Amino acid sequence: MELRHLRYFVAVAEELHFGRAAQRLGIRQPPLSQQIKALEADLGVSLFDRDSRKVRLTAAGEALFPAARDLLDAARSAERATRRAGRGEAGELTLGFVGSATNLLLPQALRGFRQRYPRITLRLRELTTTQQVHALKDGLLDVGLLRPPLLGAEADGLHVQPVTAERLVAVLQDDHALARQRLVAAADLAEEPFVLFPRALGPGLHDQILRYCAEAGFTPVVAQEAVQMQTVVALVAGGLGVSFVPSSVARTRRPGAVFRPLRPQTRVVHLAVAHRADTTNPVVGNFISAVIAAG
Amino acid sequence: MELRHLRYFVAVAEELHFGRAAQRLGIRQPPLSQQIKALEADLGVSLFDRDSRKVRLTAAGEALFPAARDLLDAARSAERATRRAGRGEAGELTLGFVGSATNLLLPQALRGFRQRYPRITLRLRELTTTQQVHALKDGLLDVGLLRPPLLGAEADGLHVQPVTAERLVAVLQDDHALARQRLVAAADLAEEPFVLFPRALGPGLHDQILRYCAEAGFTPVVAQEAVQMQTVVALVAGGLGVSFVPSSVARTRRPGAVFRPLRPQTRVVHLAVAHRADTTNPVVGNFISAVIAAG
DNA sequence: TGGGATCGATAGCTCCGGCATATCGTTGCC
DNA sequence: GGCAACGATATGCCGGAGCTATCGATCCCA
Repeated sequence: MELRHLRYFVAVAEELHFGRAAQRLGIRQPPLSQQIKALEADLGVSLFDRDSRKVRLTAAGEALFPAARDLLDAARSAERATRRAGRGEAGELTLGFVGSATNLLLPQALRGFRQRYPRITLRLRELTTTQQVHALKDGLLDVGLLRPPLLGAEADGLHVQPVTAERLVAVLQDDHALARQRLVAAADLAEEPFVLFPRALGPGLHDQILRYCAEAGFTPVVAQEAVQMQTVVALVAGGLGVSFVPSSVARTRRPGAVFRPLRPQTRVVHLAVAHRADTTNPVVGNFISAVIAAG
Repeated sequence: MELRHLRYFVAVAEELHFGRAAQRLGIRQPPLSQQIKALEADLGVSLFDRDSRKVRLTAAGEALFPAARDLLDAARSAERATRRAGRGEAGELTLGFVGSATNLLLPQALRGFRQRYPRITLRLRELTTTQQVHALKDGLLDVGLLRPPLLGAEADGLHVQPVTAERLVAVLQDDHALARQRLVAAADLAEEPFVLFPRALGPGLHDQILRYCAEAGFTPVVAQEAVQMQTVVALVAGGLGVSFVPSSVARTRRPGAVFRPLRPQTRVVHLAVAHRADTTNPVVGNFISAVIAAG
């Protein structure tokens, strides 16, 4: 049995007239009669009672009719769904993101994407940069929003594309002596205890910070570690030390902490979208476009 | 798109290996590759990522895979259901029956039929013989259990087949003078008021009763009409008259009424199964076999 | 590092079958 | 009784589904 047989059968069952059904199908009447006959032979059942005057469904035909319609409908909708999936308009996307992307980039990107592609089911996972790198390579994640740079082998097999660019700023307790200055000189922080995220969470950015300190002539003493940028700020506000965070983190004000531009300026730090270089999932491309539009 | 494409697609998606999938399908690998390619072209979407080393589903392929399986399952079950319907093992049957068939024949026939053909949905309608004749001709009924004979034009286009044979017996109030006799002579009832069903409900049987009375030398005076045989017996028990009923009615004893064989014996009366002569519904034949087995 | 093995794609051929036209046989109707 | 309507049948053509042979790429291993 093929869908052709069902298409022909449904046409005849609806018209109850071979000639008109054939016309509707864009074929001639004899091949239609043949195909119906072939279907009947295949099923071992006669589907129509027909004499030269009228055509009627048999009991078996009555049984097949609704089932055949449903099958054809289901086939059509499967086709549509597949095409949509092929255009990246339907399906699923598992997205990783670092906590600091939730300030601005992630909500804007999600808003744009959901509006344009409402049929995509999004699964969101807050993960560190390092976790995202592994999850991307393991196929657990389709796209990651992370903090480059990725070190050496980390980037193998991944496409990483920067989306935002910002500088690091200093975070100080609000009653800190340096908080009265408009800018903070990095060298002035040499003796301060630091609050920083563990290197393992994002070695690229971590190294970049240490390098910056080194250029300012000191090695920061990490008094306290924290995973989230928000936590870093909270700990600074609590008097546990000072820190550097991307300037976008300063957008969410927190009592007890102040943000100050650094002198010299740090190199720009990015948020980037990453995905496997060998992905063919068109949803990935569509999502990345949305992120770039939001960035 | 044809079911063939889906069958091939599912095989490849399950095996993730064109060679093995082709083997499972009983064809060679090149035509399988061709058909998959044709399906992809038809859908305008690529379904597999494949190099000469490994085969993977694309996002579109992931979308199609479960839908294709479901479609193939649905097609198989539609085939089975159609074949069953063709053998009269599935579908619906609308059955008419006269009240007096419920004594013995109907329950036995239903038990046997439901056991053998559990997938048939039965719709039961208690109707008089005349109503069944019309409903059969109008296609509202597939089969009728009725009381022949059918008069002249009534039988046109119908097949009627007797199932049971019995004699009429007299029904008397239990304190009736004649109730003390083992047999009742018809002529002795000449002056009695009769309880009978209206002629319109079953003219054949009605005429047969009147003819029997005429042969016994009288014309019964109908003092009371009743539609159901059970009601006839109840009215007789209530003292409204005497009557004749098929002997099977005597199986359900009713206080106040007694049943006595008649002399001379009446001609046999039947319960019969009737259906349109032009029906092709195999369920009808199966049901009739069950009725005959029960009769 | 090169040769063999594996695997999907391609080329070229065959043949079945789906569709075409022409015609038949039956039935209902004026 | 002749015509019109309709499905079935006869016959031929052509596309395409499947075959064999082969290619090209990749992986493995000595």
